[in-house]
Amino acid sequence: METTNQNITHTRATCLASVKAVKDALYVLNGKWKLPLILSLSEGPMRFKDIQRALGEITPKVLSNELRDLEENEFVERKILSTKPVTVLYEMTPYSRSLDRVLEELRNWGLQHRQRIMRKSE
Amino acid sequence: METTNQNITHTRATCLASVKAVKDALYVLNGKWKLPLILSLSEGPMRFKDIQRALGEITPKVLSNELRDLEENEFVERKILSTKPVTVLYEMTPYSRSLDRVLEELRNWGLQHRQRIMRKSE
DNA sequence: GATACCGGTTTCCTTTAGGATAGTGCCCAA
DNA sequence: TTGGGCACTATCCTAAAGGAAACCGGTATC
Repeated sequence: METTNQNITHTRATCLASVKAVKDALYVLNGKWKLPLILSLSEGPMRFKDIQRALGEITPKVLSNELRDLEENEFVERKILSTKPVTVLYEMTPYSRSLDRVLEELRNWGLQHRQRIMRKSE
Repeated sequence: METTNQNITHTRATCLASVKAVKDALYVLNGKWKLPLILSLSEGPMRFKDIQRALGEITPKVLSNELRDLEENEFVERKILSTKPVTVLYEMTPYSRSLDRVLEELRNWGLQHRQRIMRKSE
């Protein structure tokens, strides 16, 4: 059947494109910390130590690396305020706002996944 | 101000919970291949070699490991059909359907991210 | 009988992520 | 002046992720 074949071809092609898109996304968002870090900035700018606390035991070296990486990819902006002792603030860029929906879905999924795991372990 | 403090506290707390939820999610979905693999099964069951082709040069060892892992976490079911030569099919479970929205958002983001990168490299 | 595809496994290896620990320069408060 | 917080950097190290290559038994095809 022509229709069926076309449909199969169509879904095959779009499926491959989708797989590629997800791989593209993961390429920049990989690792344990990037998404949680971006999320933690979504309520407003934060300082280094505060991010560290919010993420729960990330070492300063790793955090520093992640921040640098995110800065290079324009997800995060580093701002230095000339206060009494200088204050360094990390802030989301408009571009990282484009991740809001991804983070929202991931958060929701994480919440229900934890519940499922809890239920199973009883 | 009390209201302000309460608001801050509230968003702090929910923010921490959200960070935790995202970390929970990433804990099971980590790595280069799991999400693309689940996505590639979303159009229907696939055989080992077909998945391999769909993901674009994943080695059989790695694919085998990922499938085993996803099976243990109940994202994927392995079905053996007793055809002339046996056919092995990998299929999404109902539970992995709960990732549909996450995958959809990640795919959309990946698509627009690629466009952005393309635009910038011109 | 040779070749090829399927569904993997085995072995070996390199790279990377990520953590532990220590230390730096600066400022402030007691 | 001693102790502590901030914002990091530097060094070292391990474990895990992931890839390359070879191989395996079974079946089908030419």
